[in-house]
Amino acid sequence: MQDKSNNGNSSSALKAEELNDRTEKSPLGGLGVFWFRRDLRLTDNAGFYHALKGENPVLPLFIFDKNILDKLPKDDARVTFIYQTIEDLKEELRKHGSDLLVKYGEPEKIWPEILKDYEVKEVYTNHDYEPYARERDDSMSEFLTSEKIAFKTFKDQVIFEKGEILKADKTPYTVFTPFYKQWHAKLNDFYVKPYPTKKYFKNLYETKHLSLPSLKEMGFEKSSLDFPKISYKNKLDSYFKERDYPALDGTTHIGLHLRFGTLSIRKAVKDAIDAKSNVWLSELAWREFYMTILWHFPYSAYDSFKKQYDKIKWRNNEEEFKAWCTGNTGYPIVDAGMRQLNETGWMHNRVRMVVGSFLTKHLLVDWRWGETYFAEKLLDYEMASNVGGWQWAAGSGNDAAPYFRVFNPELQTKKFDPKFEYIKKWVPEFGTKKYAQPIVEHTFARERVLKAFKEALSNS
DNA sequence: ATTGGGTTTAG
DNA sequence: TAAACCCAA
Repeated sequence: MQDKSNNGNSSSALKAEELNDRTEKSPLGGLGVFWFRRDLRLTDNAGFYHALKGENPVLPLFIFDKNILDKLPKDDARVTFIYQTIEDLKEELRKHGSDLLVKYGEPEKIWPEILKDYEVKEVYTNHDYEPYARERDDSMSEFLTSEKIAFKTFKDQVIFEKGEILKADKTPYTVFTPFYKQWHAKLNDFYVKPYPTKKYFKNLYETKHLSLPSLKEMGFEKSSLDFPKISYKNKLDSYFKERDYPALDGTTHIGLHLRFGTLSIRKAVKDAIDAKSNVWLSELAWREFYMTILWHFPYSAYDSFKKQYDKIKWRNNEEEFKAWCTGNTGYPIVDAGMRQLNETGWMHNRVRMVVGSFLTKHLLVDWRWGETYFAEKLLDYEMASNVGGWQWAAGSGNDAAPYFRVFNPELQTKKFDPKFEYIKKWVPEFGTKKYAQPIVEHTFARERVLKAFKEALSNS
């Protein structure tokens, strides 16, 4: 993967590069490595800050993880986003006489290689709460410890994590409101203060021009989707009154940046406080609530949080599911949402709830199918929030919508898109003869789902 | 030697 | 925010 493109023309060039790597390694006393994962920024980064303050010069590292990438479609836009961000990081680090070491492969195979090439004394990284990441980091910790290398990890992507917000009996909250009450009470300036990394950039490991595998070499093509910019400041004042109307651009679009760490959560929360944007602040807390839930109940990524809900006899009709995916259900608000998702990699949150309710309740399709589809399509896909949102819609989650609450797409439209502006934008044939007939009649579907849920949940 | 302030740290 | 630290008068 090291510049295989050089292969034909000169083996000596390759050797020179290898040699160069060798001579660069083992400076006095070894290195600290900071491993970037979903925290792709140099400023206000907890683990990076601690690495820079450590005893050893710091070599920054990113691994394009084959365990993850191999499951993604070749045109996955998020890979392009990550790639571009990595290029930016490299450029910035090079300005400071350092560089980003970029590897492609399975971390469990890459790490032994790194230890051969560099004299690594300690490894720093930030916590990651998803099941795969936990497994990866547990075995990494074991491996590094056996190599006598310290593995130091830090909270970075949330204000409060794991066991920091607990009920009096030390068990985690499963209901948002009391969770938020404590989360908010505990919040102060200290917790949103940025980690001042810049002061310590002089402790970066001096190196130059480490290679970067191309997107193509990793089997991906560059996506042409637009990525949202970080520009939410002007939204905060009106967020509370505009955020529910999908025709307006009233939301902040920072999900992608929080997902990959191109925006620090401390910065976002600080801005929410300063702008007195309480509704937005509580949305940011929802993110942490779901991350905490996923940490304490990792099974909920795959099974219903309330286990009885896995007894539901889903219809799981493939054709209907396909109609939902492509935005051809004949329910305009649903179709508009799905088409927005398919075309842009983003869907307004109000509409996410509507399409989620429609799939699980009107069509009686397993929430996991919807969750998987969102996981594939959403640029801002975040496992904790996505699973949380889907289980909320299905009624199977902690603190979920009661199962007998079935969103009425027509009423949702009346309330949130009364002039059909959003619908017309994404479903141009709306109101013409060309538009699909409803895939199922609302009242019929409602009674059908109530019956199915009741059956599954009564005898438990 | 003690005090007061400004700065850095913690996470 | 609260405590530790550092320096100057």
